[in-house]
Amino acid sequence: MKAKETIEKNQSTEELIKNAARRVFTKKGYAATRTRDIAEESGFNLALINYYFRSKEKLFDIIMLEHIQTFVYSIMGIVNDRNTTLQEKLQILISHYIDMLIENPNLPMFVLNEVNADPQKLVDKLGIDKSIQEMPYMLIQWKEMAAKTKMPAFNPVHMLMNIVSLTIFPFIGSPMIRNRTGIDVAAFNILMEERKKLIPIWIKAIMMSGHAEE
Amino acid sequence: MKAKETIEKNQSTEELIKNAARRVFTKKGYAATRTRDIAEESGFNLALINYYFRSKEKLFDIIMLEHIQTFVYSIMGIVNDRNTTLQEKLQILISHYIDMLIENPNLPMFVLNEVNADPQKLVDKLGIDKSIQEMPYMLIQWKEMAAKTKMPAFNPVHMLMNIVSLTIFPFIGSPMIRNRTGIDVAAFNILMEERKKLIPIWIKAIMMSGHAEE
DNA sequence: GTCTATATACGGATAGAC
DNA sequence: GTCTATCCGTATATAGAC
Repeated sequence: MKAKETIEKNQSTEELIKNAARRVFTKKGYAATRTRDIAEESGFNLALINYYFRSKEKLFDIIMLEHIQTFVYSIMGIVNDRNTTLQEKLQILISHYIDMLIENPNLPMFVLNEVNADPQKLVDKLGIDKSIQEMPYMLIQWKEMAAKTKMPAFNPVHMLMNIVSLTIFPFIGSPMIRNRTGIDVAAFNILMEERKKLIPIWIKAIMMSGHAEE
Repeated sequence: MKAKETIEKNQSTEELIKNAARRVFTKKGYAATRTRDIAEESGFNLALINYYFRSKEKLFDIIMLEHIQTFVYSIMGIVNDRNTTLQEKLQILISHYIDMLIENPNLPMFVLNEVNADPQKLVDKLGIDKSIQEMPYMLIQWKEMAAKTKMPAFNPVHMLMNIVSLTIFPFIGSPMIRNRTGIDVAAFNILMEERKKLIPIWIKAIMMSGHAEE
């Protein structure tokens, strides 16, 4: 897709260290990462990390915040788009996430891990809160649709869980899935590409299944 | 059978330390756990941990192995049962997992994390391999069913991912879900109880959706 | 800005008293 | 078996040379 090795070219030392930190933190998590790992990965000396970022934790918080933004804010535009239907949003959203996850397969594990470690930090330290409070347009469309089709309207939380589960979990389980099934990363990614088309169909099927149940 | 009266009652020091270690490791993971945390949680001194278990890592491996067994081997009987239909297996399996996960909500994150950290360890050190190699009876039933109904037979890997995703992911995402939706653990668990009935219905709907797609 | 050398703290493990 | 005291490697962070 992208010619991505023009990148490491004219970057400042600060950028290079941050990029190294991103790679190491994202892969190993906060506790298992040593500042020495980051130094080595960046090609610079250990002392530079503190020179630019004061401490391991401050550097981590920067990476963490960026990841949360990638994870959460990147979809705000999609779910609030007035010009797409619900089904279109679903397709775009899932496709967007799967692309992003193929690029950054360790991201979900990282984010969930650190949220797990300290759920309050999200709110306190990183200021994730205000802009996600109002109801996204997507949910409004959903409720309209449920009312119109006299669908038994599952708890929206269930549906949200279903979409997120089907999209993200395979990446979280990837090492185990590959370990057990023997498929490699390339084959795994092909499966994920397939899911871009399949998940929206499945979600629709799940929504319709309420009828049978009633 | 015996009730659970002997909980923290007549257990040996070794047991008590192991139980404390299980709680701490499962919650925080290997790297973020200090042997001092385990000592404190157990009520005993730090030195006792090494007296009984030689090292942090050896203790960890014991906990890890137990968890893997809970996670994997506990379902062997279910998926290989000759006397239940595919749909029954699905219901039993999902219900079994959700019960287990309500009891041990941190377990999936823990297992996936450590597998992620070192996928090879599963095979090398813990000897997880032989008994999971032959095709489970459940998969045979599945293929028969797919052939009989002329269903377009998704890649079984997709269906496995779907079942596992819908069942396990909500627990992995629980802290974030609760943080964003504001529901508490009790309300969350009620949702999970609902999913015992819903997921098998949804899976069936997903399998049927192949027809529409063709 | 970037390095080497070092101070300081922390965590795993052990010695030895009881 | 269980404790206190301590050792020692490792990791973060800083001082100071260049």
